[in-house]
Amino acid sequence: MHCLNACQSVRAESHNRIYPPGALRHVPDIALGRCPCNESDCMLSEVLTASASHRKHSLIQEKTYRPKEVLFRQGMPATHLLILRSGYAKLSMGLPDGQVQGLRISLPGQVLGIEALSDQRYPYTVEALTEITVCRIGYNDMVRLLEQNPTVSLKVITGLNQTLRDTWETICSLRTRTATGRVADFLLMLTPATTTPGQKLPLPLSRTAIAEMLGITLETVCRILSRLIRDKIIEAPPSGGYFRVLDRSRLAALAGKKAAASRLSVNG
Amino acid sequence: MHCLNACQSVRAESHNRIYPPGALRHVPDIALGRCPCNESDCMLSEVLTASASHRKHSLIQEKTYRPKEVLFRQGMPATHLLILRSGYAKLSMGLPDGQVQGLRISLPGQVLGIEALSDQRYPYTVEALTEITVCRIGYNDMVRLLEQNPTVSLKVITGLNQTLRDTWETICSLRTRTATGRVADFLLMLTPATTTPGQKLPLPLSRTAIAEMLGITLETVCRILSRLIRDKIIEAPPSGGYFRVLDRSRLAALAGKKAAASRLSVNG
DNA sequence: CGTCCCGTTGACGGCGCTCAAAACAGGTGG
DNA sequence: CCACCTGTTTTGAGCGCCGTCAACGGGACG
Repeated sequence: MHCLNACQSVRAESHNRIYPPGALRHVPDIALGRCPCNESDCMLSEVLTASASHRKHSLIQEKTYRPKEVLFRQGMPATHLLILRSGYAKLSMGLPDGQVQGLRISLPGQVLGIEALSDQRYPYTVEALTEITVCRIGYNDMVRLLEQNPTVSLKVITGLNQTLRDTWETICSLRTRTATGRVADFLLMLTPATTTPGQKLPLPLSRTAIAEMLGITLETVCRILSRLIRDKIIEAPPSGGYFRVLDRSRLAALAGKKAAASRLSVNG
Repeated sequence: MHCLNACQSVRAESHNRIYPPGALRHVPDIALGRCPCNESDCMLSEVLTASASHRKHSLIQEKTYRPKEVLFRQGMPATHLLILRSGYAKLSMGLPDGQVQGLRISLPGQVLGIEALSDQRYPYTVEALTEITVCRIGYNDMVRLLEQNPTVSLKVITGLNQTLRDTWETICSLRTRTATGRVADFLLMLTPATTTPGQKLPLPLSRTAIAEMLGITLETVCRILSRLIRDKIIEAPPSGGYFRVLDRSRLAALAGKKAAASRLSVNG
């Protein structure tokens, strides 16, 4: 039910430019026991290089998804662990009362589904926002690798720690930022440092989806975006699927501005 | 600067009763290569049983802290990893602008400092709320154990996953609950299921500390507690260091009541 | 052309933050 | 014992942000 009809234009445009350097050089051929992504920071690549001698065929497959496609759904038995290689994905949780809570936008290089190692069920739903490519490894294979290869475990632990830190940052953001600050911060997150002013950037989320991610209402998102546009800080046509940052410094100022000094700082 | 002078009375009272069963049977003697806690769910215990043959002396020490003592401080180089055996500890982060954000109250059985495995610095500050006992293992020893013993790695990963899930729940709570709901939920978290109505429960936090934990202001905490007391739902004298739940069902109703249906549920 | 969905804008109200003041407890020195 | 000071807690008044309700415009589609 999400409005992601903007994705065509996103793909037709230059959405590749916004990915971190290196994230997009995906190697199409799947070597024996090698992760196809061939990235130095890819933990699977490292794992399988080490244990390839035991294997006849690669444990890892590359797979692509189209926009709006669901990689896996919350509550489903965990079958695979994924690493996002290119594109955007949206992580969300459904609450018992039917509400949907966005967790975060996943960027290339991040691991999806590792949290299912504990109870063998995915704790959240992952949905493709753009066209995306992932590396996939079977859940059971991954457990075996973890048991056999402590180096991977350390990498996984490091990755989880990073996720945890990001999540704490989200919490701090929720507590200290106003709705305007959250929107500004969200737009900046989608704006890589190497962006020229006014450059067209993909925004493959509907207003409703943005609202879910930021924990505010649809109307508030609209009002804030309208004000940002009126103030010539950004440009973002409705359902255009993209946006431009016209005045990055003012946007950053809004994102940095905390809400409600909250008087807790007195005992710092 | 925290007001934790209430802790004397807490210790003098019966604060032991609120701990989960089993958490308090700490074995005072430190066997060679055994975790003194001797708990079946203690990952260190299991680790060292497995690798004890290599060791001449125990890697694990028991240590106690007094209320208000700091176990470690955010930004400090990571030297030890701790497991809380008894008592309450408060995890908090300092923000760049001087504000303090409470992360969570740590209960017995939880691991403290595992997140430092990545960048070798503690990402948060841990402060004892009550008198507490912990199991301690050196950071370098822990890394070595992780490298040698995949079973521990899996346990650590499982633990991190649990922490992550709890953190997500915190996020959902922040987005969906009103201030009253947060306070009610907080009090229920400190109320074990095996509690008789009106039983005295330790509340080793000042109003300011509660406000930090819940991301609301001191005054709001006061107003909400006053109303709960006026409505005969709880009892909580100022700086008494304890509270009583008089009407658990009404408290649970307040905690469960979500704020602002937020209209996002329409697309669930 | 009607329907549906998304996006936009306005009006209104409530929750909670801010500012302010006062009650209360604990400690210290006279 | 009392005065005094410091820090915590409580309560009140005001108001700004944001959620709610409502109406409207526009594009997609049958």
